[in-house]
Order: sequence, then C-alpha cells, then structure tokens
Amino acid sequence: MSKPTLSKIAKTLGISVATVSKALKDYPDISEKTKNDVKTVAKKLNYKPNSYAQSLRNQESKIVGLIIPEIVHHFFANIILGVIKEAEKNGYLVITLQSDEKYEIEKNQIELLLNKNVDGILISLADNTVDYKHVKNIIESGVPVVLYDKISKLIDCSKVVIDDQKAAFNATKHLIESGCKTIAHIRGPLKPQTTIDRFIGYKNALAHHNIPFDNNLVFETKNLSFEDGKLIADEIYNNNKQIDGVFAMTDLLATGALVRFKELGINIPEDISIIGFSNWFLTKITTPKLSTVNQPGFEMGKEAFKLLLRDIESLKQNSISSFTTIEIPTEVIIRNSTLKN
Amino acid sequence: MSKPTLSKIAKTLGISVATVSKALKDYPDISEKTKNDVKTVAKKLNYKPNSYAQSLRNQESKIVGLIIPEIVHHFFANIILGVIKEAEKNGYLVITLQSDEKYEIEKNQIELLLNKNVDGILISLADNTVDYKHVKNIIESGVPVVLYDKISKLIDCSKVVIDDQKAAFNATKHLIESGCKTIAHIRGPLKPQTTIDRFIGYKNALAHHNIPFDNNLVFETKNLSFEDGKLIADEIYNNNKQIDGVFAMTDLLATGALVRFKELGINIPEDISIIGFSNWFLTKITTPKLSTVNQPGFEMGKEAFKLLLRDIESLKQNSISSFTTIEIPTEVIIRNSTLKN
DNA sequence: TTTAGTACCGAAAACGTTATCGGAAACAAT
DNA sequence: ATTGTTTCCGATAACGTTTTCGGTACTAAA
Repeated sequence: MSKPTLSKIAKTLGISVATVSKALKDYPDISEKTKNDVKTVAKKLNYKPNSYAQSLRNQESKIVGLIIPEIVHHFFANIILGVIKEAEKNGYLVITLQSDEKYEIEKNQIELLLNKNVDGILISLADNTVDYKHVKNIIESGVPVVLYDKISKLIDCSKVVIDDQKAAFNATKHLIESGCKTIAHIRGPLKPQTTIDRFIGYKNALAHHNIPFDNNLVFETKNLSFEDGKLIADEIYNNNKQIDGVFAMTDLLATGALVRFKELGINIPEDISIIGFSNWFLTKITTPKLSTVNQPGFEMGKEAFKLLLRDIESLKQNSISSFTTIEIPTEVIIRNSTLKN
Repeated sequence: MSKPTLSKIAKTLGISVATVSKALKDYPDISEKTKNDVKTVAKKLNYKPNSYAQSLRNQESKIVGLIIPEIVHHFFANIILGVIKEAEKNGYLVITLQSDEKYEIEKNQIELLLNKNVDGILISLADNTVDYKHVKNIIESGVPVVLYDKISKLIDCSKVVIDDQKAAFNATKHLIESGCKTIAHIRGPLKPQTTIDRFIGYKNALAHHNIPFDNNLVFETKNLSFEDGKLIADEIYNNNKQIDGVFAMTDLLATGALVRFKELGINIPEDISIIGFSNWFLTKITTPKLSTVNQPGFEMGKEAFKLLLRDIESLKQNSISSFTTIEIPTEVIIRNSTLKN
C-alpha cells in the first residue's frame, strides 16, 4: 500500500538504486535487458518518481506562481488560461493566487510563493501598489519575475503589455470619426499606469483632431464597476447634456453607463455613442452591442509564460539574458453602440 | 548569493544543524539565548526553509490540485476563487488546470497532479467523462478526492453539489406561477448528471401542476453556448408559436435566446418569459434583466476545499472518515424577464 | 562525595532522487 | 601473457530538513 520507490524496485530485482534510476532514464551505460526488467517492474508497481525528492535534488520545482488581481474577471480569467496552458505544454504547473487588488495581500502572497520555492513568478500589480520593493526582492533572491498588464517601469524585468495609449487613442479617434463632438471619458483614479495611459491616449486623440481638452468631460469613479458606470451616466445626464460620445476605460463602466442611459431614455448611439475597453464577453450581449477595444488576455498570458520560461532557463545557464518587453497588439472593435449613421 | 540553509546558519554560529532546526521551531530543549541567536542570524540571512526538503521529509506538500472544465466561465471562476481563498487561509496553495470538458485531458491532468505528489485533488467531471477509473485510481493511490458540481454517484468520495432537480423545479414553478402555459426547456445532451437532473426538475414541476409533458417542447443543443441559445430561439419562433415560457439550463443559453427573440420582435416577458440558470453577471446586463437560479460558486469552492482538507487530515491520522456530500442551497432570482404582469 | 535530576545540545538516520566516479568482468589486440 | 577497451553496474555523496535518542555538563539533594 505504501508508495513505490526506486529502492523498492531495486530490492525486487536485486540490483542497486543507482542502476534503477539510470535504467528509467535510459542511461547508455545500462544494458537493454536491465532496462526492460526495471521498466516492467516499475510499471507493475505503478511507480511514480517522488517529485519533491526530484525538486530537492535538481533545485527546481517546475512550478511557477501567478498572482492575479481578480479572478472573476473576463480579461484576467483569460490571462490565467493562457499562462496555464502554455505552462502545461512546457511541463510546468501553475499556482494561482488572487491579490484582491491590494498591495498588502500581494506582498504576502509573494512571500507564500517564495516559501514554496517556485521557479518563477508572474504578477499583475495591484492598483494601489506604489512601492516595488517586494517585487524587486523576488528578483534579487534569484527568482525570475515577469510583469503583465499592470506593470511598473521602475522594475527591471521582462514584461507583457498592450500599448494603452495607442489603444485609447484609437478608441477615441473612432468616436470622433463617427461624428461625436463632445466626448467624455470615464476612468478610475490615476494610480495604475493603464489608467494614466488610457487617459493620455484620450487626450492625444482630441489634440490630434484639434478638439480642445475639457476637464469637465472627465469623470473619475472609485471602482471600475458596473454600478459606478451607472452613477456616472446619471451625472452626465444631469449636468452635461451636450455630451454625445463616451470613452470608458473598462467595459464594465461602459456597460453600466449604457444600461443607465437607456433607462433614462437616451438613445444609443443616436444621442450618445459609447465605447468600452477589453472586449469582455458581455459587450456582445448588451443592446445595442458595445464597441470596445480588444485586449487579448489569452495571448498575453501565453507570452508572459514564454518570457518567464526563457528567463528561468537562462538563469540556470547563468547566461545573463537582457529583459524583454513584449507588446501585444490591440484593435478597435466596432459594434452598434458607436454606429450613429 | 546562494540560498541560506540550516547548515549555513549552523556554521556561522558554530552549532549543529539539529539545534538550528529546533531553535527555529521553538523546541523546549533549546535555551532562550540560542533561540535568539539563531533567529537573528536567520532573519539577517533572510532564511526561508526549503519547502521541497520539508515536503520530502514530512510526506506532504501543502499543495492541492484543482481541475476545472472551463476557467473563463463566471461560475467556475467563482469556484476557483472559493477554493483558493479557503486553501490560502489554511496554509495550502492550489495548482489549477483546465480540462476543456474533455475526458482525455482530464485523465492526463490527473496524472500530472499525481506526479506532482499533491496532497489532494478537486475535480468537476468533464461532460463527456463516463468512465471513472481514472478518478478511482487517485483514491486508491491514497490521495483524497473531492468532487464538486459535476459529480458521479459511482465514485465513493466527498462531494459538493446543488440540488439541481429542486432548483430546476423551482425555476419552472416560477414560470408556471407567473402565468406561463406552454413552457419550453432548452438543455444540452443528457450526459452530465446536472443536465439530467435539471430536466427531471422541469418535468416534475409540470407534473406537479398537472401540465402534461410534451417532448416537442424540449430543445437539445450541442453546446451550452450563447450562439446555440440563439439558434434554438429561431427554432422556437418558426415552429412553436404557442410557447410563452422558456427554462434554459444555463444563463448563456437563456441570454442567447433572449437576444434573438428580441431581434425577432418578440417581447420579453410579455410574449415569452425566460429564466436561466447560474446567476452569471451578464444576467444583470441584459434588457430585460434575466431571471435565473443562483448557484453560489464561491461557497461551493470553499466547502469543497474544507471537505478535502478534512479528508486529508483524517487520512494522515489513519482514521477512516466517512465521505460527506454537502448540498449548497440555491434560490430563484426573479428579474424582469419573467414578470409578465 | 556520590547520586539523581535537569538543561541543553548534537550525531545520525531518514525522506527519495541524481550523477559522478571507480571498479569488476569480459573481450580484443599486441 | 600483458595491455588496452568496452560494457555494465554500484557505492557514495549530495540536496535540506526533521526528529529520535543519547550524551555531556551542570545543579541539587543525600
């Protein structure tokens, strides 16, 4: 009933543990006969190598850690999937943790992963993370890190991002080109780089089309939630009747605004066009369907793991690999919420 | 630069490894002075115990495996979250894998987890899994298993479920009580137990209200997808004009049907009432908002891990714990898609 | 002064694997 | 008969931790 080990195989065959180990790994200095004997016994006993002994011996676990701000989230769930599938393809397994967008939890979870001696860590920084010592510590302790989506330029490691400025620029440009004259922007607090960059993209697009920037058209929410989107819609309805276009920095905000506008009797897109960001599944469900910017989570996760793997391997070879930043392309997806004509 | 170990601490203090180990774990046979010395050196070197050595020595890894049919899925994402958070609270980490609802992949991933020597495994069976040897093998090899959501009565282990029959009964009953006379049912193939049970619940509700069951009102789809929901809506529109109520076995199917009905000019709920199943986020977004049955994924994940932990511990104590099945309560959530009056 | 007891520490085995290195046996070449 | 080559296998150390089982040194009691 107890787990079969190398030494048990060795004992039943009357040979040494070393020979068994080498036979199972097809070392050239073991005869074919012995290899066959060992392998058949191993199969009969249903032998599985003890991975902890292997990890201890080989100084690697083939496990990586993944810290996600929020799992129940279309984009991040796609990230997880991309990471996990690519990892599996390369013989790695993934321990996933959720930071709840909180710096303290993020810090603690890094500790948990380091205690587990993972081979590498993937992180998207929490929104309220402004101090990066905990991340730098990982790297200094010899564990490779790859940042994805919400990154910091102050951390020297490989990264996977989208060009938020460009994407926001294109989203806003699309509103302008479809006839909007007074375009509002709904965003969260200017803490994470993504928020800042999308805001900049919005402003750049206005400038590029000679539309003066008006700070009264920028609405800041506490959370990037459906409910906050509705609140802002009310605000817009009550105070800014001339607004005919809205660029929301997330699909959830956009959807909230869209639903509330409809409740208020505003026609989308005739009265107000709306475009979101991320291409969540729910954007295909709304009436009208929501235009948005596709943010390919699966691809990002996949590339993030690939980078991590590269950094892990080059660390093993002691070859100092220069860190890479991969930019995943985005595209504006035009649906009915911005088709005025 | 190399990782600090017990022996390094021992060497710098001129004491033995055994003493260092015991000092760090506050053994009573170590003097306070030595304990302090050891702890300060450990802190200074930023010592972290090698978890693989610990796992090897203690015969446990504090890692469990979680197999999910589909990660990008509101309900399953909530399961993941419930499992992960409860695990973290108890000092465990979770390796997550996605089976893509495929038996072959599920089987292979079980192998991966066993090779990693996890302390336990949580599985929701893939839809096309009909052979359970691979799951029984886990249990026989001494690793506890907990089944959640999609289970099989043929496997002897702890389980976390909802009462699908009752939930479907209540959903259908709600349609009847809100005035529907001819109620259709949209479901997938009759393979997984959940599909069968929800179908039974639907039939029971009809019988309970003396409504004859009509097989022409049952629509089977290949996938439980948004698109298939739309296809069925077309079918209903073309062939069964008398239908005034629809119970779809998933929110995705319900949403697809709802969207298509609207495109066809059918008024929801005046012409046809619709109720879904699971209470996905998107049910709050549709117009009208979709009635549904709440299926609390987070709770299920949490309870599943608790059961697993219990089974792991009782296995360690060699006390044979009888397996438990926990039933998580559901409730019908009434929204506008079923409010005829 | 001997004995009993206490406080403290360390040697050593064990968990299961891997890889180096050397050596025995068998055979070929000189 | 000696040397050189293969072919095959095993002893051994190492990875880092935990825990048992003594054992030493000291204090307290007789």
